[in-house]
Amino acid sequence: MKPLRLPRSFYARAATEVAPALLGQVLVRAFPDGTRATARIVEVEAYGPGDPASHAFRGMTPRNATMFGPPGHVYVYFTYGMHFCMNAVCGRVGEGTAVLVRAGEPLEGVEGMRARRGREPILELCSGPGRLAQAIAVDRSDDGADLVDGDSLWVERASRSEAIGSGMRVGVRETTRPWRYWLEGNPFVSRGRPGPPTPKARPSLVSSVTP
DNA sequence: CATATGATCCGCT
DNA sequence: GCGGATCATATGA
Repeated sequence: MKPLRLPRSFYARAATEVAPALLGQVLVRAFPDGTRATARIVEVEAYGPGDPASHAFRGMTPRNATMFGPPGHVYVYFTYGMHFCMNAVCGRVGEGTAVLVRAGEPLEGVEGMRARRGREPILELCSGPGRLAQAIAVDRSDDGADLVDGDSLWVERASRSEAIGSGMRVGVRETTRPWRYWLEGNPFVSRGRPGPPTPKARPSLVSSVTP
């Protein structure tokens, strides 16, 4: 395994631990021709066991089977008839817990991202789960890919200076789990949808997290 | 089979 | 800000 790459043990924890720890790390998409598209992770959401908002809540189905597999793999799902969203499987086998990668700050391969997205503004390339997936060319064929031993998708360790904010997850009505995490003040964080309980209330601050 | 339901994005106002 | 686009999946008839 490459030295910069996050190891299996990083993912083999509760999604609520993995999620904030992923902020600031670099998501790498490696293409067969040797080029790369990379983005710094700036926003994530945790989906835990016993969590009604989680795809895994009602048990395993063919669609969400990857979520119940080993940690460190990618769970990709298709939604709203047009968007793919990318998750990192966490916890232990059979647990069904993951972190949704919601937004990134484009680093390498920005022109390719623009081409795939059909949009110019760098702020609109990866600011949203569907946008991010499209920008780095993640789709159904990546479901199950191994972030630790695979050769197409992984996460590299990087330093982070910003504070971490947390609040309600986007599109989740339940208000007892503030499991959306972002880099405070980072302009690439998605606006998200103004959910019913608007996170107007001061977002809580998470003390620094290290794996 | 038929239908309800989204962890959303975009264009237009 | 609003609403349309657009379809896989799960569930119930």
